[in-house]
Amino acid sequence: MARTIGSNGARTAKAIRQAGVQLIYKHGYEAMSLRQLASEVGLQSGSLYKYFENKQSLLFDIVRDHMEDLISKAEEAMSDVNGPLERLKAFVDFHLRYHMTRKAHVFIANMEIRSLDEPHRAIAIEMRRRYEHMLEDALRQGAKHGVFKVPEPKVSTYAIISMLTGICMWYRPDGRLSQDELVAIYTDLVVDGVAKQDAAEAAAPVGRRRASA
Amino acid sequence: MARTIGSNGARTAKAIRQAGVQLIYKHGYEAMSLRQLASEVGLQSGSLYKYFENKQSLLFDIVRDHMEDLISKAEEAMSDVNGPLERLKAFVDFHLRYHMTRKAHVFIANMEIRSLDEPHRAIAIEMRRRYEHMLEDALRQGAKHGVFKVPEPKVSTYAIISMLTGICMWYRPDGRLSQDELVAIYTDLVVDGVAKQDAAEAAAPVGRRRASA
DNA sequence: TATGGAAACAATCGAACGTTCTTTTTTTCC
DNA sequence: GGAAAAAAAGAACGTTCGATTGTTTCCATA
Repeated sequence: MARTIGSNGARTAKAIRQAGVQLIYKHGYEAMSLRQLASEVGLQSGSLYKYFENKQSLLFDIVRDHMEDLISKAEEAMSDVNGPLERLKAFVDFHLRYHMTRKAHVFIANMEIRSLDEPHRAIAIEMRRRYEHMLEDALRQGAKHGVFKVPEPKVSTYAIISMLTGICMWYRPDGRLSQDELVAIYTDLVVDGVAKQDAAEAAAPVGRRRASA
Repeated sequence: MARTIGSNGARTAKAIRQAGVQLIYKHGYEAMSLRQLASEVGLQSGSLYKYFENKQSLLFDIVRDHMEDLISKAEEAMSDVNGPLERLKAFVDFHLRYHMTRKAHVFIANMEIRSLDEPHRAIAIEMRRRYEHMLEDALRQGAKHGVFKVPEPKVSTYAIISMLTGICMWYRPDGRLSQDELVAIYTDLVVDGVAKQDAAEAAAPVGRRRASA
């Protein structure tokens, strides 16, 4: 046997990518074997090399494509939003929803950076830094305008992003709470955490959604 | 050659454990080879089996011992603290400092649970659940007494713990900010995020440390 | 000072790893 | 319909893996 009936390069490439993401998400990059990946898409392991240079570049392709998608979609989501508080809320909203729907990709991009060889690792870290700066800039702007109380924008940035990203560790689409409800809860947590309390409410009323239950 | 001069079982066991933690932290459990570990402590790989049953049980021993240590130290840190707000602050303080000083252990316990076979994984998850409940209980108490605004204590618990744990991704002991400064920043973020704003200040004044810089 | 146990070496196992290469089959296109 | 290109099979490679076993050396102690 050799070429399979109905085989198609583009379709196989997509299947490999998807299966690769799922396997790395489940078992980790190092723990995923190419034989495992091959059998998942119905190939022999050697045949995978039609589709990537080596295992390492498969990982990097996944990470790079994801980071580019993340950044461009975030820029799009915030492009028309003005004012630090609104930009902060837009970031929280976008980040949460993106992470709820792309758990596997996000997990890989965050956890498998250490499995990247140089210079791939440096490139991925730089992309992450660019993304983080979108939140950090909003915090700095808010502090400058006296709306936020953030003595250390860098620390707050890391803290907030960690908090939001953590949702992908437990969120399930069929869970009790809807995406909208979760976004509301997290937004309250973040906004109240950084807003200057005497001024925030007056400056731009933050909906105190759902006081209980 | 066979037994080395000055060799001592207890000392070797400790060295294996420490090197194991560092190697798993750096490269991940699956990526760490026993030959690597053995050479780190100056042994042949076969000799390691005097000190553990197999690679899997080495990981579980590390995770279990760490979780037991985490829980007992947390209980100790909060044993004399009364009132939801004070208990929340005590938890934040403890969790941050513990994670700043035990980065490797914490990282392993969080990230390598998926590398544990059953029933080890279930045991580790149950221990983590017990720990999380310490924070969740404080939040529920505060909500019941009208001090906190937490519509979903479970969600807030996950959110806060994610935020706090994230510090081990970037904290360096020789960094610009001291442990005390970082604890103060995070405490402000968390407390302001969950406190019922009109009541919190009056009920128990939260130090608004360092308004800027 | 002889002896039993502790500590580590050294050699080896079969399996699995990432990767390369050649061959075979299917599809596409002129 | 025949040739070129695409897609995949399949065999083999040198390594490395976790694990096992038998042996040698050191040390405490009686």
